[in-house]
Amino acid sequence: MRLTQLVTKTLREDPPEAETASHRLMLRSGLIYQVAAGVYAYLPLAWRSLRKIENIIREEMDAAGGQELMMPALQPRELWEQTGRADSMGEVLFSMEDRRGRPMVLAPTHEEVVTSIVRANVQSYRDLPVILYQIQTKFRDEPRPRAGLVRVREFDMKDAYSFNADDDSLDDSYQAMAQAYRSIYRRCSLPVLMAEADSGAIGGKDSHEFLLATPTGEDTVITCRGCGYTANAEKAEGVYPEQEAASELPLETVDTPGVKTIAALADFLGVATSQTLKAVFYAADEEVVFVTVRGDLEVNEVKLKNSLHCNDLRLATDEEVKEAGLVAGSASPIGITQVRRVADPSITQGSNFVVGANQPDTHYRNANYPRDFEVDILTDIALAQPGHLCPRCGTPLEATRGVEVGHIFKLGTSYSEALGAMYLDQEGQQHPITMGCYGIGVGRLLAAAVEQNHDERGIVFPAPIAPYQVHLVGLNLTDEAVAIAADKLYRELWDSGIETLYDDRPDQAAGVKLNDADLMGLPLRLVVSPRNLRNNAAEMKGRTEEEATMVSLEDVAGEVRSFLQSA
RNA sequence: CGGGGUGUAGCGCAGUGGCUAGCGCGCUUCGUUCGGGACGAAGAGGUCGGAGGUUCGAAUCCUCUCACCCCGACCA
Repeated sequence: MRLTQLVTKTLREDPPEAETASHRLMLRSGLIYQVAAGVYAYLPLAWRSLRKIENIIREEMDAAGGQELMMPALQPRELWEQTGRADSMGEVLFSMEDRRGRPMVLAPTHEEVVTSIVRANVQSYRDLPVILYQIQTKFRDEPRPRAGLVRVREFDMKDAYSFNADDDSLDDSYQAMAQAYRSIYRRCSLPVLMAEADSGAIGGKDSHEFLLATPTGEDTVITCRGCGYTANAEKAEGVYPEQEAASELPLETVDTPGVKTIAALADFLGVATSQTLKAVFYAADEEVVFVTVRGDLEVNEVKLKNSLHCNDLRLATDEEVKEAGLVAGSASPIGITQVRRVADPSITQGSNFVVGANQPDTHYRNANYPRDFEVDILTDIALAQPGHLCPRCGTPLEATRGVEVGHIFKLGTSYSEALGAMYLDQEGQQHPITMGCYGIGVGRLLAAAVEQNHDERGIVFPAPIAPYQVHLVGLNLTDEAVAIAADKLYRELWDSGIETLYDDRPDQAAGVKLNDADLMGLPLRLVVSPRNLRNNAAEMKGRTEEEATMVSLEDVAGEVRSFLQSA
């Protein structure tokens, strides 16, 4: 490709709206163009890179036994009503009517359709297992798109679905997919973490996310250096420091004028925060719920949501709290019966806690569970935090931010039951097919690769996903001899099967060209110039190398090939 | 949805009631340059996001509205 013919231009300045490296660099290097919030065009360079990523994914999916197919993005809303997701997905689901007034959706994912396909084509255990996948555009009307291709409303996703007779078979498919994912990330130079993840309201038992650690990530990952335990903070368990149990003292009232927060309370009374209990009020599907954790811990809202089996969970408003007869700032479960109470087992780790007295400016000392109060649900709802101990090996946990670049789920039979996808076993008994699903955001994978592989000068493309392998720079192309030599080299490289981007702009200064080459980040740079030509040579430099080496013009193709093979 | 911002040339920005709306980059033409973002000269390029209003006069003031960005909420 000749740069003079490439439509897209690089930007001299950083786009001010781009906060993350991948967003900034993808805009600056002319990879993407924004059309609307969370809607991007992939420009020619990005599209070449994305096609390479897709092909890597295809090779690994096929090797793991997947069959590629293509399902429609446009689907009847009725199908989504059968699984209940027309409601549960809410406004994320792009909805419209066709010309006859039939409700339609743009699919955010494809469980419904793929299950319908399998229902029509699989009747016997002999037909199982199968893994189907596609690479296709998804539509999700996200509340807040952000960070370039990291969170968008239209994106290409590889989604795979496994259909198995039983859980053992599902385990096999799940492991095969997990292994394929690891290979995909390795080939894209992405050192990912595989983390235990929450499977969501409809999910089955197991779920793992693949995350790239980066400070700009949207997720928090809890990791253990000791045993390798890795989990999304939404899911992670931690062992918090135990409080010594003491003999229970009598409950007594203490005046705490103006004290509203745990920190202020602990400070005011001169006790550790872990010696207090924290009250938090939520609205679970509009029902006010009283939540209690030990004062030094935070509520994990995902765990709480799962324990309540609700669709919607948010903090209760001040009005709702007041209406429920609760005293914000001085609340405790003692004497509370009008709302459901949920507590974390941490309230049993210790004794003689300071808690609210359910009257303004007043607390109790020496509250003990269950002597002084009961709860309706006692279950793990604490957020694991760095410093807590690993539940497996006891090593202090660490936290890191990450971008999710893949997610795999064991779905179980919820979709096959909702849509009637059944098979007959050897005894002629009918069973719902057990399912798993496996997703990779292709564009997000590219963004993650850029996020992971860049320096202060620009992108450092991993060779397997670089749009071109070689960036050929011609300096002083108004010098006819140089232009002839550079053009000749360009043709030779392509004739040797080496994908080459040729900066053939005749009127640009050397600095502009070299900076653009660094910004675009192709693995290998070749420079043809009057100076080099006097030695009948070109200059060769890897993107990450400091010094260039001189290569005789006759040897360039061979040298390039050996460089790329070792890259 | 809550909070904070921004919309003026392809890009980045200045311009708080008064002449023909500017600056830098980029773009076109000519010339000089030529190894890390050159120089000179001459040019092209604008319904100032949109609608309504106030005014002799609006990019500028008012009302409404749309879009986009950032933080949060949300988020298979």
